[in-house]
Amino acid sequence: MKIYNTLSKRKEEFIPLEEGKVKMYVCGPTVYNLIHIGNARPMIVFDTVRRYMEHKGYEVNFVSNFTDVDDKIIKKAVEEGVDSSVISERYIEECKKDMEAMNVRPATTHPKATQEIDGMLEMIETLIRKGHAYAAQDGTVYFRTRSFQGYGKLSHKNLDDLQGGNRSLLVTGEDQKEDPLDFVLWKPKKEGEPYWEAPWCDGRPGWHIECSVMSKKYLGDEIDIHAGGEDLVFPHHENEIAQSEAANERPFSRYWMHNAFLNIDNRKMSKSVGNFFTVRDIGKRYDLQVFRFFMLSAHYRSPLNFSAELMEAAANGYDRIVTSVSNLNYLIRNVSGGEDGAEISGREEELLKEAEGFARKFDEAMEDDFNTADAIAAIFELVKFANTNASSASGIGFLKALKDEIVTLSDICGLIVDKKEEILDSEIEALIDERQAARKEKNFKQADEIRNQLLERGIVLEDTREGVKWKRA
RNA sequence: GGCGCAGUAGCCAAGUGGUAAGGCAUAGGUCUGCAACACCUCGAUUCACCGGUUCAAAUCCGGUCUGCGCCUCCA
Repeated sequence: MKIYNTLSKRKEEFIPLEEGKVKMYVCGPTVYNLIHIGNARPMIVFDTVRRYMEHKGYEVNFVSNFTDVDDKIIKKAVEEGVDSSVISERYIEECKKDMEAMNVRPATTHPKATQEIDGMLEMIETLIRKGHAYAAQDGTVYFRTRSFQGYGKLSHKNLDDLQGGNRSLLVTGEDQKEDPLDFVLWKPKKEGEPYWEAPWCDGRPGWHIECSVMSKKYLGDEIDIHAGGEDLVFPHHENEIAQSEAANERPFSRYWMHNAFLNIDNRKMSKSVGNFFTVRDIGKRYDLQVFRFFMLSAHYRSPLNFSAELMEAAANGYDRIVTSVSNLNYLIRNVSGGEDGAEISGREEELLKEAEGFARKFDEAMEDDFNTADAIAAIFELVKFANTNASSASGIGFLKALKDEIVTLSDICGLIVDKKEEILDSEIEALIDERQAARKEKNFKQADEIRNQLLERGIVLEDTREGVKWKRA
C-alpha cells in the first residue's frame, strides 16, 4: 500500500509501526456551527482510508477530535447568552448526525479539547522545562520556534522566508515574543471567557497544542498517520510536529496525509462570497450517498469543484450501481430454480473468475494512494459485467456472488448500494395488478393512467422482461 | 514577494517513459404497447502552448500562457 506523504513529497510504501495495526489521527472540526461540505471532504476521504485498511485486515485505531474551545465558539456563546459548552455540545451532536448521514463511521475515540486540559498543561510544562517554550510577562506561553531544528520540514518552508512574510502581519502582543515566529501554547483568559487554572495564568490552550496532546494520549508518542485538510499543513501541523517532537523526543507521525479543497464554482468556499453550503443544506437537496459518491469520484489530493450539474451527473452514476444491485436482487428473488439452483455451473465459475479481476483492479487502485476515482471505475466495469451476464437463466449462487462483489467494493467506499426492500401496501399492490390486467387486455390507456397515478404517489414502475418492477422516485 | 499545485473529449476524471481507463451528457440501434432499465455502436491520431532529451513523451527537462492554493482563523 502506497501513501503520499506530505513530509517527503512522494508516495511511500506504508509500513505500520506495529504489524497489523494502524494508529491514525484526523484533525476534526471546530464546533461553532453546522459543518460545511468542505469539512465533509476529510471526513469522507479518511473514513474511506480507514475502511480500506480494515478491509485489508488492519486493526485501525482512528482518533478524530472536536475542538470545543475557540474564539468563534465563545463569540457565538456570547451572542446567544449561553455557556460556550452549550454551543459546542450542540454542534458536536449535529456533526455526528451529519457524519451518520454521510455514512462516515464514528471514530474509535472522539476526544474533546476541553476534556484534555491536564495533558496540555503537562506538555507545556515539559516544553518549558526543555527550553522549547517560555512564559511572557502576561502569562502567555509561547513555543520557541527556532529551538526546534526540524521546523518547516512538513510545509517545506525555511524560517527566513517565513519571517519575511510575517513581518508585515505583526499584531498586538507580538512584541512579547522573543521571535515573531513563536506561536502560542497558552493564552490568558479574557473577561467572560472559559478558562482553566495554570501556573502561568488562568487561561486556555492554543489550538495547536490540543491535537499534539490528544494524539499522544490516545495513540502514543509516535503514530502512523496524521491527516487533515491541506490548509492545516502550515501552521497547524508544522506546529504540532514541533511541539510533539520537542516534548516527546520521538518522531511524531510517520505519514502525513492532506486532502485538497472542495471548491464552489472554482473558488474556495467563504461566507463573504456567499458560496457556502452546510452538509445539512446539501442533504435536503440531494441524497448524501450521492454526495459521498461525488467526493470519491476525484482523487483526494486534487481540488474538487462542487456544482449542481456535477451533482446531477454523480446522481446518475451512483444510480447506475444501485440499479444494477436492485436488478440482481430482483433476479435472486425470482430465480426459477429457487434455492435449489445454488449450484454454480462451470460457465458461471469462469465468469466469476473474470469478475474477480475487477476486484483486483479496485484493490490496485486503492493500494496506490487511495485512488478512489480508479477504484470506482473498477466498480462500474463490474456493474457492466453483471448487467451483461446476469439473467433470469442464471443460478442463484452466481447472482449472489456478483451482488456480493459489488456490495463489498461499494462498502469499502462507504457507499450503500443495496437498498432495503420495502413492502408495498396492499392498495398499491392492487393497483399494480390492475394495471397488469389492463395491459394484458391491451387497454394501454388505463394502464398508463394507473402508472401516472402511482407516479404521483412516488412509485415508478418498470416493465422488464422478467416482470414489473417498482422503485421510489 | 516567498513556497507549491494544476491545465487530458461537451462536462467530470484516471493515467507519471511504450502508443489515451471509467462515468455523465448527446446521437443512432436492439429490447419494449409506450416509457423506464439494460445492452450494442459512435467520440481525443491526441493530452494548454513552444522548444529539448529519447528508438519511444500526456508522462522527463527548459520556457510561455492560464487557473488555483498556502504563507493569517480556516477542511
